[in-house]
Amino acid sequence: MTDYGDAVRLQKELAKKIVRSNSFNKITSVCGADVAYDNNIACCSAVVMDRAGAVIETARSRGIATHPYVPGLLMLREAEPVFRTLKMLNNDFDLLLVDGHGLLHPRKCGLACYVGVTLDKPTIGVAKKLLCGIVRTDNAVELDGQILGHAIDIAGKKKMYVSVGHRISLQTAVKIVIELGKGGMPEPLRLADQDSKMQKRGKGP
DNA sequence: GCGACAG
DNA sequence: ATCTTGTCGC
Repeated sequence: MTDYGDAVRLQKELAKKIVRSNSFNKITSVCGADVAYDNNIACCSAVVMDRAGAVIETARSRGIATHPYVPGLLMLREAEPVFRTLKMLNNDFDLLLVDGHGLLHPRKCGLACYVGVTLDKPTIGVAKKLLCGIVRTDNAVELDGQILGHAIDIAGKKKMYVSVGHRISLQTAVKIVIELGKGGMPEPLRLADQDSKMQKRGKGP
């Protein structure tokens, strides 16, 4: 799975395996993962929190970025750093939040789907920008005749886009993201984003 | 052909 | 994502 064609083929196959309905018992802990870059060194952080908003654990890892960023193939660049970091956690989690799209993707297989189906964990994709699809007046995001995402207004004139990664319904995903983000990005992701950028700087003056 | 394009 | 200071506004 090294070239563009193979990756695109893999995405089309994985798209068929994505479970778009709730497939879990309880969600007690939520993990957010994000990656920052120090030139071509991927600095990833994962933060596990409980439903009350307390941080349970934070894990970090660094590694050379193996793939460049190509629209539609973010999974090739960020999935490995995320897997590597999640393995370092001592605590398990019930839901994973990923910085990037899930089903709201040209081939219905964004980073959140790839990570979610690979780990077989309930996963939600949360992106800050739209990659594809049209935002309707009711904030539902339509793509190829289906509602595959939902826009949520956040501080300022900005929005965040939620879509299914795996084993959760779009409706539930939206509800949880709003619940976890006090008016902005959900806390686990906000902290993971902050921490990843922190470990990137932790090597300068 | 032209423009758009998660992080 | 990342490069980057001051500045306008609540």
